Amino acid sequence: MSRKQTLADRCDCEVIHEDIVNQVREKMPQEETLYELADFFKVFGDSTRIRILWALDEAEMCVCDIAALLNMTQSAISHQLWVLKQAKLVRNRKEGKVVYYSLDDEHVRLILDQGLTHIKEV
Amino acid sequence: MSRKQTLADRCDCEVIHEDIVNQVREKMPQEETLYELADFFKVFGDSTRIRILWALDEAEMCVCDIAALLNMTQSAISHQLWVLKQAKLVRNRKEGKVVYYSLDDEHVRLILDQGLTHIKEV
DNA sequence: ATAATATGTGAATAGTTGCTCATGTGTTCA
DNA sequence: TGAACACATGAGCAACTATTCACATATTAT
Repeated sequence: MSRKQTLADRCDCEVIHEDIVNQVREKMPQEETLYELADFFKVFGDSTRIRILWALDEAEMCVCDIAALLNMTQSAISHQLWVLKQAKLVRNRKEGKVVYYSLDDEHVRLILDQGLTHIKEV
Repeated sequence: MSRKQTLADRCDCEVIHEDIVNQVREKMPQEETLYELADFFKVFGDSTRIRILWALDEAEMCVCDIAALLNMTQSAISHQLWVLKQAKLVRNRKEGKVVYYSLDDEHVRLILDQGLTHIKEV
């Protein structure tokens, strides 16, 4: 019975550095925040959405244009634009039948660039 | 027959701004790069991995400690650490039976912080 | 050598997700 | 009014993924 009872029973090995674990636990952001953070990055974790973001960083475009540019169906693009809008990464304006999308966040480019920096270094 | 033949046939609507589409297409990075970028961000798109990265930013830790900290099995953590290592985000060193993990990239914190900035603004 | 411990790993599974297909909504134009 | 067009959206499916489970490997201690 050497198991530390203060820690959950789901780990099947001992806690080696309890002091460090407790110290780090105090500094961790709250669970909710970390989940939101993961959800935010999940949006960048798809090549279609990455391409859309990259394209919109170059110019405002309508759904048809994006579909043609990326060689995909309008429906697929529309679904992804919905995801991007939920994440507050793009905004849209309607002009007659046509809906124009553009970036809605100034650090989208910064985030993409930092990702690029990483994969280029490796 | 007004459809532009220069563009793929998978889009079920017309191209409205052909000049802009062509212009943006020229500026887009190559496909390969965009896929790598998506794969890179995919790693951040999971709350377990986000929590591991956050923890390792505070202190170097062994697998057991991380499992205890996050209240998960050692096996689950080990699998995720493998993913993080593939992405060159963590490195490890062995000391006897114990394997210590730490961050292997100085912009991990930057990327996390920018994600945080975004979700806080919204 | 044997037991105990820390970690790695393959297979299986449950949950998630991106796309397609069909259809609906809203707008323009004849 | 109705046809044509741009876009949105729900259901369904195939592909992917995170976790669990069982077990393998490696190191230490007795």
